[in-house]
Amino acid sequence: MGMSDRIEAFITELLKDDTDEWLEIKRNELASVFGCVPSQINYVIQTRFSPEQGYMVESKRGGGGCLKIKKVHHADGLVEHTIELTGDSLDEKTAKGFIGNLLRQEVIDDKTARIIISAV
Amino acid sequence: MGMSDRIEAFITELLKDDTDEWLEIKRNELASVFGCVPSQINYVIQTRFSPEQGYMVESKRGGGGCLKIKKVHHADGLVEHTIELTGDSLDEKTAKGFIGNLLRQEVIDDKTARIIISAV
DNA sequence: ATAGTTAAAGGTCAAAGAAAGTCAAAGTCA
DNA sequence: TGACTTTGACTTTCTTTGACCTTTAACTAT
Repeated sequence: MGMSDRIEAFITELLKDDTDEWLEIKRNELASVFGCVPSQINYVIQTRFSPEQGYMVESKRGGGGCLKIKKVHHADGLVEHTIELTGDSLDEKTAKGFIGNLLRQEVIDDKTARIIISAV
Repeated sequence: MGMSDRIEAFITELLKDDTDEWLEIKRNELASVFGCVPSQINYVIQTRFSPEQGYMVESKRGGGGCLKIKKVHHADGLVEHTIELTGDSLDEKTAKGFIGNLLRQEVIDDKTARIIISAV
């Protein structure tokens, strides 16, 4: 079992306790606990805790920054469904509709929604 | 949790009591309570109590000056609703209409309205 | 009272510091 | 050999700090 697998197992374990809450971890701390470089934590998250695998991840940089992970039990595949509905492009109004939808179902939070909207 | 987060939490707590009233705080006092420089209070306000996040802030300088913060409860998603109505573009007249609306419902204050109008 | 002065607020801005993110090269392992 | 991992230099974002600026209430001298 490699480094990444052990880190994954560790995080999974932590997530078991924090049922339904955001698990907060410090990237640098975790890295030094496992004796690896910080960016390896990103690798683990990208490969094992992606949305496809049912996780939401948020993060904040700068002083006091951290990573937040949450297991999401979305009332079945709303995100996937949304992605499917979305072809290669969509107009602003439709996009806002979708975002509003995801927001209402709490698949994404308020802040995320605002970020997406401004990106759109 | 960093300094700014703690200051934010503190203010949020105070705001809970002062329902619907202006919360008055002394910038320097608050700064010394938390052991930080005064300008950090401005940082917290700019980043956590902006109009976008649903707050109004006013201040007065000079002797006996202070900061005043108020949570604004916009009568349900008026801003969101406005955004929805707004497509990719809108003409000046319509824009003014919307702004007048938000102003009347006290979602934004007079000064803000004037700023937006001049920006438009 | 009135004008002028002082000191007590709050405001601005940019630099320094603290996390996390990115990306590509190098390493491993089946 | 090809996919998955590990590393680390460099980037971006958020926070903290401090020097300097502006505004205005309070005070003072006439």
